[in-house]
Amino acid sequence: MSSVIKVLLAEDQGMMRGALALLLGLEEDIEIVAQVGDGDEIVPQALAVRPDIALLDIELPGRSGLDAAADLRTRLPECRVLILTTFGRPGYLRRAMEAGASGFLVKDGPVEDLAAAVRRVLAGERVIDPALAAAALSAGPNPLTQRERDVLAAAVDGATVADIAAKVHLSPATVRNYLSAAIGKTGTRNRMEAVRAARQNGWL
Amino acid sequence: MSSVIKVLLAEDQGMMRGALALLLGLEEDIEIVAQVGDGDEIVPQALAVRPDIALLDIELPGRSGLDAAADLRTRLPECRVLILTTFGRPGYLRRAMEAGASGFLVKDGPVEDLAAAVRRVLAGERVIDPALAAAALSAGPNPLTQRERDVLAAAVDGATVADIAAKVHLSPATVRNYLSAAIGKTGTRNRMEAVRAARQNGWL
DNA sequence: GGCCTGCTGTGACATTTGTCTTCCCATGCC
DNA sequence: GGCATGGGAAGACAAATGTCACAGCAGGCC
Repeated sequence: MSSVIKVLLAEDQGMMRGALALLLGLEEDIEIVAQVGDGDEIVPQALAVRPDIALLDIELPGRSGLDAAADLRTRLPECRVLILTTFGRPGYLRRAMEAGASGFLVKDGPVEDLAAAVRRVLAGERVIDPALAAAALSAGPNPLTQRERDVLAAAVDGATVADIAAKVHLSPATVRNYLSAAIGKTGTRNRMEAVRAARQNGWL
Repeated sequence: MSSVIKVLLAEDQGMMRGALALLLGLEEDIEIVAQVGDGDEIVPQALAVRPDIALLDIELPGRSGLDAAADLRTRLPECRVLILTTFGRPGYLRRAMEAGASGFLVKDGPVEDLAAAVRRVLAGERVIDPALAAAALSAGPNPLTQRERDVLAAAVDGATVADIAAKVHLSPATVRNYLSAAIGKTGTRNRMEAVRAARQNGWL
């Protein structure tokens, strides 16, 4: 391995971002060429600096890291994507794979894993926690339809049926139907539990 | 300053904990003498290694970092406490001060702040983000009574009135009364919004 | 063409939730 | 003693929520 690995790092928490950048910078074969704290900056920055690998958090201000990953796949196909997230949710992993990510790492693990994962991804490997992969397979695909997700997502902060109806441009009666369907499919008793369950599985 | 600053680090996210430990370890005058990922281990570890300062996250498995801080105040008074948290919630800051913390840092800021804050706390200063202090003062104290907090906390995951009543050993009618009071005091429209608001302010 | 699925909408119904008023009882304060 | 305060509880009522059955319409599949 002769040349240095160029890394783009997207992470919203300043202290985490700075710490990871410093740590990876200590490795001789790794160089951080861009740091962003907002999902909307990922693609423009990547196009500007052309990194070998993008290290993306999922939950960011602006666009989600998963959306950005899908975009990078088409706009900068030579750039690998390694998702780095707090939550090892089955649905997240599934969506990451569909978005063309080469790896999926949870922030719970030891720091040493990170540089190792970067190198393995660059070597062409797929890096995925085996336990998480098993969970994603056993959990099955997302049972919620697009509309059900929309409505449930609009219900997160305690919005009333009328609020949700206005937000998604549907009749209040229809909103209640979708909520009822989502509650049924998630096996829960009310929308609050349904939201919890959907979040837990990475279905939103 | 002749001797080295001994630091105990409590943080649940493995990667964050490792990264912070490595970073602080790079400073010549700082040594990490203990790392814990569980709130229940803070006090025992502190008593064992007797650090000069404890760097505590608030939201941990086991005991909250705030509870541990209050305990350290009495069990190991010579140990300063610096709270390091994701969420700059007014209620958290207030409770941290009441628990005898010497500083309150949010994880959003740059990493350089951390070592600086540690040194300043050890020098006897109080380290608090001025904007956050202002917010905490303007927000006023927690308006919720103990019971209202209990009931609201039991309502977080979509529990029904009956569930909550069973959990806190109250009559369902009383639970509804408290929920109504909490909704009124938070200026919200339903329990879901009330829970959000209370969380936001660090009142739970 | 038939069949299924998904999206949108209604109306009716039972249940849950939120609000208000009232009550009892203990505590503490003057 | 007199009196406010706060926790706990009940009942009554209106509003919101969850369920169900049904219906029209589009698209995809065999």
